[in-house]
Amino acid sequence: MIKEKLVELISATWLKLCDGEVIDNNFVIEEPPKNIQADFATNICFQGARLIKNSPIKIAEKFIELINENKVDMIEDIFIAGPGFVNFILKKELFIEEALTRFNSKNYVIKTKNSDKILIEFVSANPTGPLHIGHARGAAIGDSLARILTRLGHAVDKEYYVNNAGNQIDVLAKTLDVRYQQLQGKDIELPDESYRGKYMIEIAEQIGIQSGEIDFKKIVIAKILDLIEGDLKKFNIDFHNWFLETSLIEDEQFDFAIERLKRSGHLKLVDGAWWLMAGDLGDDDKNRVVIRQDGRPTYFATDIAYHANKFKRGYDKLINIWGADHHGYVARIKAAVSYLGHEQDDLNIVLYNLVSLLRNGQKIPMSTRAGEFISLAEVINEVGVDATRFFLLMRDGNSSLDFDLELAKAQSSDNPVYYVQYARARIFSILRKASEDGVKPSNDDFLKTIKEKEELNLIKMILKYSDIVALAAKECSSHHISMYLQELAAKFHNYYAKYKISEQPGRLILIMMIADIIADGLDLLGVSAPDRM
RNA sequence: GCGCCUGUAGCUCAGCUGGAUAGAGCGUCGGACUUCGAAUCCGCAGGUCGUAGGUUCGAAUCCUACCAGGCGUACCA
Repeated sequence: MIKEKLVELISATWLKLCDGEVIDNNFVIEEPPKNIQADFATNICFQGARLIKNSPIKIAEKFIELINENKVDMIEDIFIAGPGFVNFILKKELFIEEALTRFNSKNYVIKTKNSDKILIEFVSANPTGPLHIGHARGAAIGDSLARILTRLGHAVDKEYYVNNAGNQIDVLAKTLDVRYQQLQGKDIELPDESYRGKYMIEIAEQIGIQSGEIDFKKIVIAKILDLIEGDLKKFNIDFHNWFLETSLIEDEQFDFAIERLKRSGHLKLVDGAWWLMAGDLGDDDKNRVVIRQDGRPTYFATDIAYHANKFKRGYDKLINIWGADHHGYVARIKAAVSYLGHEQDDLNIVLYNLVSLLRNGQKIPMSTRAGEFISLAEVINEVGVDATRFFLLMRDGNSSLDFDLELAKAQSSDNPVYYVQYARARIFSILRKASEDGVKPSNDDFLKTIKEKEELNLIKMILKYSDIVALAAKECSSHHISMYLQELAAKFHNYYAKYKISEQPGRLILIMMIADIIADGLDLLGVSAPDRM
């Protein structure tokens, strides 16, 4: 709100200065560097120097003159610094009042204007075994993004796409078949192509003695999905919908999408197979097979149908969270979506790089097929949900991540997640103490007595939270939030060390705001916020 | 070969659509608890932002080439 007013003021002043030469909001308002004492700075005079031929400094001088003439009441001081930045110091009451408004309404995040219905699809691991740490990164990113978008006012559904058709599932069913027969005492070996993890034996044990035909495929998918769903629940994640690949065929969604593509002229029969001609149009590196010569659809074909179906269900925007090893797939699915008549930008594919699980710096080899891996459930047991989630969300998804179990455990006492949680627990402790001493929080005192530099910095930080959440949504990356929370916690700890809080009713309001925001931010990451630790 | 991602302090990483003296955490070293929780705080040290050019008032950020690592380039899923 404060920033918006400032934008208006700057735009209006610019119009006067250059006599109507529109600058088209092509300037920024930002925080000045630490050595400069000001609330905001703008680079408008640099941008303006391009339009009207004059030096930035000269323009800045005139700019300030104009503002001073009009006696704008929100401004305490205004000055030039560096090669032509205009710096603003605003009346501190503006910040204090704004913070109190948000505190009283418990609305620390300004909602976005559009309320798009969004479908976010993530994890979608093939149901061939338990989840591991790599899936967990996608899970944490997707779930957190869903929470963020919801907070901003969107209607968000979370979906898991289940690949319950295809080769892998046949191999899986065969593995279960053999394991079952082995349990019955038969002396047969697993085929080379098998899933060797011990969870397959456990599933076989659960079948028990049955007469007649056993549908191993049906059993194995159901059991493994149970396993996956259970692991995700432990990880604090649930889905609105589990979408079965096979339902596309059953519900004729598949035929619908393929027909539509054929009609669009982008699907052509060449050498007995149907190809998506995206390569010829420059939308992809090459054309891709959708229906094989033998008439069987490729994975790509069902995926096209799946995306067509998502839009058909009424979602305005689709978000997919994919491992970066699938990046080569992005162009073709986007091409397909556009040939189906949708905007490419309505499908947003967020990629995250893969996670290496380490122990004492040694890489742990992972292979679902060979049954050698540490499952997500084991990681959670060892490290804890909060630390695991925070760790996975601490950095930008673009870079690969080393997750060292020993490090995560060894660090547990000064792990960033506990640092943030502790700040909030500490606040509750102060509030308890104040309550015992009969000191009550007071809005009035907050308005009147808050004046220290550290307090004003904290208040600005509180107001900034809304921007951070919006940024995280825009860039589809929660790491901005975890970074912000660490900084907020640090500022609070520093403030605590310097000032006595519990005896001042105004300060109690300030720390309650901080506690609110820490709880809100941690919730967006899917991390708990205990009152005591 | 072509395409995508990554390269910033000893280590792990931030750095928003180009901005003013590039920042945290961990680690090293040195300080602070008879006080609202020391799971904390304060301080010192640590950098040719992979390399070389280019664009401009201004580049870690944009462009080009190169170097290094990862991933992808199936009628697999």
